[in-house]
Amino acid sequence: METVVEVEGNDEAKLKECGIRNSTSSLSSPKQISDPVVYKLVRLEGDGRIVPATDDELMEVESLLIDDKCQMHIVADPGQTVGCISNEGSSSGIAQLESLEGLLQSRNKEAGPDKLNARLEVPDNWWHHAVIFCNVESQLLKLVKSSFLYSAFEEISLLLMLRLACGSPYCSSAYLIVDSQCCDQHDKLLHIDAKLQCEIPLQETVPSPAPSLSESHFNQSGSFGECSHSSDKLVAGGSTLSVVTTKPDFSKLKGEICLDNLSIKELHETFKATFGRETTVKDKQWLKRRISMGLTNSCDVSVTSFIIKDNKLVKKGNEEISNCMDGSYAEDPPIGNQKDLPTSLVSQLDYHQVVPEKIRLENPNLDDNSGSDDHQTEQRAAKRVRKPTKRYIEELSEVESKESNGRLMNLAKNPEHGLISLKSHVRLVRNVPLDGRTVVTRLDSLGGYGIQVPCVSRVRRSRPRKNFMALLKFNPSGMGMEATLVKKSLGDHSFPPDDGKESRVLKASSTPEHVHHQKFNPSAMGMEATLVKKALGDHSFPPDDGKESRVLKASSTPEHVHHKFIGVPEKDKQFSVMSAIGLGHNTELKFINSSRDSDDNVVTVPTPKGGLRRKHHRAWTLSEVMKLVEGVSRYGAGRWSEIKRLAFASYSYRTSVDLKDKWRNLLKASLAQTPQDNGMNSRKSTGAMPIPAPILLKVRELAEKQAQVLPNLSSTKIAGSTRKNVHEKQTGFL
DNA sequence: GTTAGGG
DNA sequence: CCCTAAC
Repeated sequence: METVVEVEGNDEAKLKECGIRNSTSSLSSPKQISDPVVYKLVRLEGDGRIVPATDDELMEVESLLIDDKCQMHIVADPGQTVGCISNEGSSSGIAQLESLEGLLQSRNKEAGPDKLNARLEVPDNWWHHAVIFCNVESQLLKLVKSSFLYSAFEEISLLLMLRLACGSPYCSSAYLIVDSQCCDQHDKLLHIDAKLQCEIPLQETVPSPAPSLSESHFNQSGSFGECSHSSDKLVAGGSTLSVVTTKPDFSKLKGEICLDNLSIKELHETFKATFGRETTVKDKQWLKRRISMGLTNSCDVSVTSFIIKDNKLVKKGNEEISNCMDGSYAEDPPIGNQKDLPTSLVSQLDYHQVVPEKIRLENPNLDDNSGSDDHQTEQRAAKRVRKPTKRYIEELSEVESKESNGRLMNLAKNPEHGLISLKSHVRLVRNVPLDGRTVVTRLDSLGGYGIQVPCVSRVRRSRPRKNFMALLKFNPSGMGMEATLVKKSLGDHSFPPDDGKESRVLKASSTPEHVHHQKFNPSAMGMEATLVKKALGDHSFPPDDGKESRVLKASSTPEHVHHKFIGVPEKDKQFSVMSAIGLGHNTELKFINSSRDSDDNVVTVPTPKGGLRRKHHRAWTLSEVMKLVEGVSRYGAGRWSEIKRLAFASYSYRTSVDLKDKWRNLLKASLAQTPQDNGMNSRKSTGAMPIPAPILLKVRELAEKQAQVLPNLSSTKIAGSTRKNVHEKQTGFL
């Protein structure tokens, strides 16, 4: 079966159809290909035309590639000119692609400058993703277009990048073939007839310096011929595109897996087993989501006896209770349904983001889990419910906005879902209320470009972060001056008074997220802000009205890197990209410790390894631990401030939170250890002081005691009175 | 301001 | 240890 899909046209449905059809059928494939996802870099014009991405955009992708430490190949027909992405620049690539090891077949070698039809043969048993740069009325948007279910764009390994051109030197586009969740079982090939209109040299393809691509597989030659040659060698040398990926190994997923209980490391393993490749993502939530999605969508799973339920991968046989789950994830639907309700495959978390309202309305049963969730509340009564953090929401909404754009594309292209023209959709994009969440947009003026950013996700409502320093974790070599300046400013201005409340001023986190939503404190950070502003090209820095500059996002997540710095002038973009890369590689700036170092707890520690984590860590002594245990036994776990005041009065450096944390750790330790030996806590040689078993035992006892007492609601009164007593005692002391 | 929990 | 939502 051959399905021709036009990128330009109403292809979404087709793609989706194909994907689904083939995940449920078992068509044999002409070729075995392990890299099932195709990324295409195009720009969507306001009138709906799709034009190839510019070099600038490509560059971002390249930086992404670097960041992801992925290998990159350029493959081209020897006879054709090949755009070479090299250290020198990604520029002038006019590439016409002939073949790619049977993966791609360019059918229109002779295509005129107006049109290029590149026929791609790719396995259709895959998830389709497309990255689209969308330029709508000078509003540069980025879309992640997911034509098949949810697209978790972040974690993909880019394997391949091809550049196509249509004869015009101003025209090029990129096809990225990325390895992703490969369902290699039936590699039926799908033909994509990608019609690219290359007519308008919208932007001059100015040769632009590209970030170093030392890892990639091409030479730095300047001439096309050489490039072509080298890349040709690549192909001829038989280095097919398999490369990075290993196959998913579901044999590692034996029995029942509850993702919620897994550590990051375990999640990583599961991830690997699921997707056949490693990930470096540390975000548990993401990993869980990803894995469960991967599993849910994976034909490997669907053909095996596993199903996904409630964050668990369980054997079908074991699974009888079907409806009374806590409902984090939708059940794997009957196969037959898939075509009609593709989204039912999606985890519920994402379901609301993906499924158009209409579909949901028409299929209310899909909403089972979110509707009457009495059992949910039951389960949650035990623990305090934490709503997702703002950061999470923000990031989610960011992804969502991308998704929504993709969805809208779908809508526009799919007569079933919407009849409005693409154009109007694109224009409305973020003003469409999605699932009750109104996504508003505002137009930021960045670098002279209009960039539409979702307000809702960018506003930081609480106090501005103080860890702006993270912003300066730039490549030291490149950013020496800024670093120095900041240093200076730290020393001279000796930091904002800061209500005197916050003693730990130097909050520089190693986690990208922190940088991510950075906002400058206008009063204190004037200098730095100026600097960055300057670095950004002095282009109308957004007023410090509580909205932040989105340009300053920095993250090691490829996606983030990718989505950054659009609209930043070339020179600065270069810088920005470099910065991002620097971040991604844990380039760290050696901070000098704040001058307050001595007086209190403000110490920043450039950690030997991963990065820059300032901790004023004070190891817990045994006596402290004992005191804590005693305090807990006396006042009860949870009364941390009491314990702090009464038992730790002299330990000024131990906050109640510290106590709480320590107790938590003790608890963990005690639970982890007791089943086994009773010797000295046989933990790994963490360097941490081993906690004597007796203490752990006591911890355990206390914990059990607490556990027995607390669930009883009637005890709250007792607890209340005790607290009162404590308070009285306390006042007596004072 | 404290506490619970996630990271 | 840090952060932040919930209380």
